Amino acid sequence: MPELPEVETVRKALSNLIINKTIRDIDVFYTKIVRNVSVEEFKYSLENRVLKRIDRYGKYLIFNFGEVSLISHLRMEGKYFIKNADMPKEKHEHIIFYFTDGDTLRYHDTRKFGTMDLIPTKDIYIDSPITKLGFEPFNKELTVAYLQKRIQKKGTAIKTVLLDQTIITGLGNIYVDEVLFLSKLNPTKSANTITKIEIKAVIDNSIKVLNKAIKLGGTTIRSYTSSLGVTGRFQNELNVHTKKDLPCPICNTLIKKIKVNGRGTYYCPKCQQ
DNA sequence: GTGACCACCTGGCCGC
DNA sequence: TGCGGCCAGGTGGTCA
Repeated sequence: MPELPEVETVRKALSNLIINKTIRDIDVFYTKIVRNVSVEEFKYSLENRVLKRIDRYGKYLIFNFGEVSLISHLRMEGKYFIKNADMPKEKHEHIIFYFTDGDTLRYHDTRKFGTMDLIPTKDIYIDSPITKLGFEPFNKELTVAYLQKRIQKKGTAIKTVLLDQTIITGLGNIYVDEVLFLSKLNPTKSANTITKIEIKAVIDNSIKVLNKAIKLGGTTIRSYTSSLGVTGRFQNELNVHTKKDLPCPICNTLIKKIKVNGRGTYYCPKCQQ
């Protein structure tokens, strides 16, 4: 499932391939992916526009077409492929953007969870899905004081809080498990009992884990593989996630798998007490 | 404001 | 072999 590093990998790959291309036509085969406007408006607003650049905030991709931007969330299994227009449509390709040069950008999503919103570019940070998001771990405004203030009334598990994108954006199930392992925090510990030192460790380790994952192209795991021939290598660096019943890399205690708020959660019962 | 739960969706896996 | 049921999980909505 794409988290911040995977989305950044996709952003870089797409930027190298489709910037400055002009959209000639769009086919939408599964209309629910387009959320905030009708399919007709979606097509009308984007056709004949030139893709200026691709940005990212948290797990969202922002395709900037000048006056309007397309905000895309890949959710569980969304992927983009670039193919020639004469290639046949494959199963699970739900939206196809046709460029004037004969290439196409194809949105592929096995589970149809992904979303696209069309937003006036001037409103991206005022009125869009991005508006609600918290700071990315790299943001200097994500301080110990900020995080302490946001979690001091949270009686839920620290893992649940770190998955809340309105507090910190970019961490998903895989990386939260890794961050908590490096921070020696039990994923079920109540967020409002976390000390300042532990909060500092969470922030530092979030930056460390995400930077390393971005450098390695993200994580290729389970059903999710990246598009465009890009395969992440961070799965080789995982300490606990998917390591149930395997020895902890630090103390050799067997890694446990539990559920935290319905999410599969891996941790070392000795290192993360 | 907070927390718990559910829906969305399909492929893979497991047990019968 | 075929079938049914469960699981995976990010986000948004609903309800208490």
